[in-house]
Amino acid sequence: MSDGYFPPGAERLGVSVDVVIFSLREADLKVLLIRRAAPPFKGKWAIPGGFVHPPESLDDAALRELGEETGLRDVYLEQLYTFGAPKRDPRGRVITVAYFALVSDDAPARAGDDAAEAAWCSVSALPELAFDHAEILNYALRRLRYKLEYTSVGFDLLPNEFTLTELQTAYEIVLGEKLDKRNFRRRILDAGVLAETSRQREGEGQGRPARLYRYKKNAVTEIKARRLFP
Amino acid sequence: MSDGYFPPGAERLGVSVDVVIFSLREADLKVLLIRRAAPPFKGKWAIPGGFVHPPESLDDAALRELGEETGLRDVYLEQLYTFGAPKRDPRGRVITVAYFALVSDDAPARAGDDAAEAAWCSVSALPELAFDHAEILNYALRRLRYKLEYTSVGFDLLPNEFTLTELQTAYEIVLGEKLDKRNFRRRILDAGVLAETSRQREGEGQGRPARLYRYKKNAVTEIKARRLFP
DNA sequence: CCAAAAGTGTTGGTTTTACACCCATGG
DNA sequence: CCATGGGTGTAAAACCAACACTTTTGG
Repeated sequence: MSDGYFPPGAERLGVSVDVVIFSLREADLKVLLIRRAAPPFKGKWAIPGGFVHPPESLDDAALRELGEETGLRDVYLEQLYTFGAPKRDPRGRVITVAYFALVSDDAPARAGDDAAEAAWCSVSALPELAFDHAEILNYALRRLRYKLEYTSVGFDLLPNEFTLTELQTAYEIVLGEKLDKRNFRRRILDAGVLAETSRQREGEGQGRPARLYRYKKNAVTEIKARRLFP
Repeated sequence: MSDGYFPPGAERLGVSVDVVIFSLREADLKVLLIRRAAPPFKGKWAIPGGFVHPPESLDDAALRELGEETGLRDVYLEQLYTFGAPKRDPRGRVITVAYFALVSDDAPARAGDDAAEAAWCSVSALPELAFDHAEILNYALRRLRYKLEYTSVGFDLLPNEFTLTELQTAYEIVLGEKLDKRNFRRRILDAGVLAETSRQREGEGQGRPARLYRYKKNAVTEIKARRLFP
């Protein structure tokens, strides 16, 4: 650190990133939690996270944490909010920059260094959490639901190719309400963000096979934000 | 700091807050800038901000900075985003939590400690800025415009009592487009967030005097976010 | 041929936009 | 009495919500 001018009164603080990782599994919205292997809050469940290393950006730190817990890199990741109450960490002054990530259900969960255990927990049955992580998680959930209505972030919860019914189910799980099939399809198709493939979902039990779609990345997402699912 | 467990690898970083303070003045959207009195970027214009003191929360630090520059406390203040590129501050590793504030045009601007000068600058004619402050300001402006369309944040740019034309003009300045008078009035009145006072704007030159309104604070702002001004 | 899931249009109600004239006051 | 800004309604278009049957496949 080249801090020739660093003001003497400017104390440095601990800075961590915490990543709320959402995924749809077993027809439920789940979040990846770890059981803390070290104090403070040893044995308690927590959102995965860790301290920012000096040479890396905040986004890089979040990506690193995400990689350590899931092995994934190419997922939706967005900065959420920075939490900085003075007593939020009993070790001293630590602020945390919270992120949220969306991964599809083929992502594994592996325990990182300071975790004894990692598990996907349903957001509707969360254990007691360390630090202010309950607040962070709540905030992330609100933001996810909000974004789902206005943007096309929903695709990031699904694998590359998916059927319209799978997409609708994803929306229904996250929003916690049933949607009308015909209106849903009209809307999503009219929005022009899906490309239809020539392939179909095969070998999925009974019924007529469904066409597979892909999300068009190029789709302009920031036109003049119109609500996608009112 | 009671850091019995503080991990040795966890280096601490400089943490600052920067507050983008918007105000409507001279029929233009302005932002409060200070001219830096000390290195780095001495003599360059910058967004007001400073280091977070260990015992204060981030919000408190932002309020403190706001108070130092404007003497105000009771204004709209919202956390924006945290910027943390490794080289954003030449002194070393400093991340900054950016806030944005809205003040009405009776707010003064006074130079704080580390400012040689403070001035309200039109967002359409900004000088070159220190650090990554141009990026921060851009981000704040996008967020302000966005919020104005969806929420009732616009009232915070006006004094306590205002006429509908003043409110409409505020929206037009920030959004940078003309709005239809009848549709504007219908929308804002139907939204039920205004209380009409029995008073009128007096002594304002010519024409019929306009009724004064107040913003109803209690108004539920988070119903099911419907766009206020499409 | 039966069960299961995919796929597909229409209508009525609501919301949004575009648009032009009369009113109250001060000089 | 005129100039200035305040205040008001309506009609056409776009959008949204509700709703049920036919198609394709596997067993």
